[in-house]
Amino acid sequence: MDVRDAIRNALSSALGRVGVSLTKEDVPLEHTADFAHGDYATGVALKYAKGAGMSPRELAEKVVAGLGAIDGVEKIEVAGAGFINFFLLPQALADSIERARADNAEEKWGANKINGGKKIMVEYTDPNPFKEFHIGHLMSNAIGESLARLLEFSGTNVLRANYQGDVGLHVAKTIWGKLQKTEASWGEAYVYGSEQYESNKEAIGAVNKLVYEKSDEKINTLYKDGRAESLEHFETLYKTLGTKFDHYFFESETGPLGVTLVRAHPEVFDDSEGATVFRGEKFGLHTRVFITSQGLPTYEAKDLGLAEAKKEKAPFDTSITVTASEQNDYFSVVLKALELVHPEWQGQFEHVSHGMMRFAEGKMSSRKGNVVTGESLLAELTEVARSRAKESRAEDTDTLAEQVAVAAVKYQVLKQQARKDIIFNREQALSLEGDSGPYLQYAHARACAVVEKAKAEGVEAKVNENAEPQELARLLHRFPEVVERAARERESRHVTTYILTLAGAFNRWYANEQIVDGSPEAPHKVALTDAVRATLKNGLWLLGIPSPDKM
RNA sequence: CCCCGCGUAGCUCAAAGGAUUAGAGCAGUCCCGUCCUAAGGGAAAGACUCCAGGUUCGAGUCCUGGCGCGGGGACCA
Repeated sequence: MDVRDAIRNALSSALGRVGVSLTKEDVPLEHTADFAHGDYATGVALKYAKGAGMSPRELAEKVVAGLGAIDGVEKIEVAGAGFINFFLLPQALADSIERARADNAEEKWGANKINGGKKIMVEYTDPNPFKEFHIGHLMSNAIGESLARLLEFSGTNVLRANYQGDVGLHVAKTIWGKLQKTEASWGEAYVYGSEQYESNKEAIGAVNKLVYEKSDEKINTLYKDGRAESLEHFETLYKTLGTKFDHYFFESETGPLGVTLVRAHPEVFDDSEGATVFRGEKFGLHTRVFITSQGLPTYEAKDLGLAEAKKEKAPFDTSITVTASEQNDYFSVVLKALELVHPEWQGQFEHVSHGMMRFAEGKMSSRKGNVVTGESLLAELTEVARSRAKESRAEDTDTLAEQVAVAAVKYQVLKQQARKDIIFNREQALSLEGDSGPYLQYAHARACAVVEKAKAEGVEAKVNENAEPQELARLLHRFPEVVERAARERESRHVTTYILTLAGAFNRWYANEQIVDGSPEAPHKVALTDAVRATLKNGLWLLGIPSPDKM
């Protein structure tokens, strides 16, 4: 049992003895904001003082008196208005340092078992062939990949899935555009087709139908080429971003499945003006079209088909779809319809949404052509990073520049609450300093360098069990708990915020302290540095950010 | 008109209902020219946490009502 559980246990029983009944899980115990207040603190005494008929401090004293000795805890004090603070023993902190340093593939430092043994499919990124991979997809990828890793760190078998819209109106617009302007790139063809859509609805609608029916040779060829080119291109981006998908799904396959499914459930769907719709109002939602009056599946029907395709391809306990929040209401409707046609899968499909990438001036839209594409941003960042990388110790400066660029982008996305929109700020996106991904990478590389130097000078890392508790060690101890919380809440930012704090503490310490200094404390300091290195490494991994050893 | 989300330094974000000073970074001012990596460290400055009520021992955080911004609301995704 770890220290935190031991404290919770002790508190629960001590509280019981003074008439406050709280289960171990319900005992509020938090990390202190200030180490002067110890490592853990609880405000239970303040909360239950009134009911217990005594002052908060009085109750706190009574609780403390009933706590007895707790494994790993050195000191317990009542402070302030009635807070109970817990200070960890140097040995408990030393233990965390050892565990961090012992990090290995079987026993990852910071991992937990809260989702032990589950199989979860995570669907994210979802770019559309024929359209640009824009920064919204970059955002979805960063969030989805990190979620996948967080789940893996909590004992889950994760299946990464990517669902791509290779049929639909956007494809028709692009192909129509390409037919008009053969010289245009696919992106340009899409913009042109979109611009001209209002005045050429019928012609583009006809192309749409032809794409679905695969009956026109010329369109088929164009379609095949454009699709293949897009997909191939996306793969290079996934590689750069550090994502490897296990399963790919396409709307061209889910469409027919969806149509069949909708047609098979007339009790769920209604006919309306020639289209097949789902009356969401019955469930406090809104009506949506599943099959158009032309007989084509909309995204709604395709998503039902996708559920079946997923089930078909790989059994799982839960399937999570990651998208931007603009699809929230849409998903409520689709998931309700899915529940009605496949009641046996109830609760197995979840929608996790994140905010949208926005410009200060407003929404970006590929239809308007004012998108920042994922690759142009990455390319721009890589350029900025390249000049710096040239002065670095890295052998391969091109790779380093790319790794730094990925870190910069992902960090910006993952440092904030997922549900909030991101205001895209070019200057900040291109910044490699301060509160940024490269800052974390740099701290990691620095720690690696120190450990290397110690090795070269024959200084062996050794934890001093009795070392005075210091900020770094106390922070390290929190890592597994932070990861657990992040996994539980599905919020990567907890990890981001934490490793930023850790990196900051390390950099400050580094600036003021010669680590490999030949003193008797050197072995302990090297061990501490090595533990920081391992923690930053795993923390960055959880964010999907590469952690080069040299910069 | 209805539904959902968000309003915290000039800007981008933190803050588990908790502890005199609501934390970072960027931008602007100033200091440290390297000793294990300066993509670093430090100093000063910058906030009636959108407004008005309420709940609570305690509210940036919860509730109610406004205001502002974003998203969604039948054949786009």
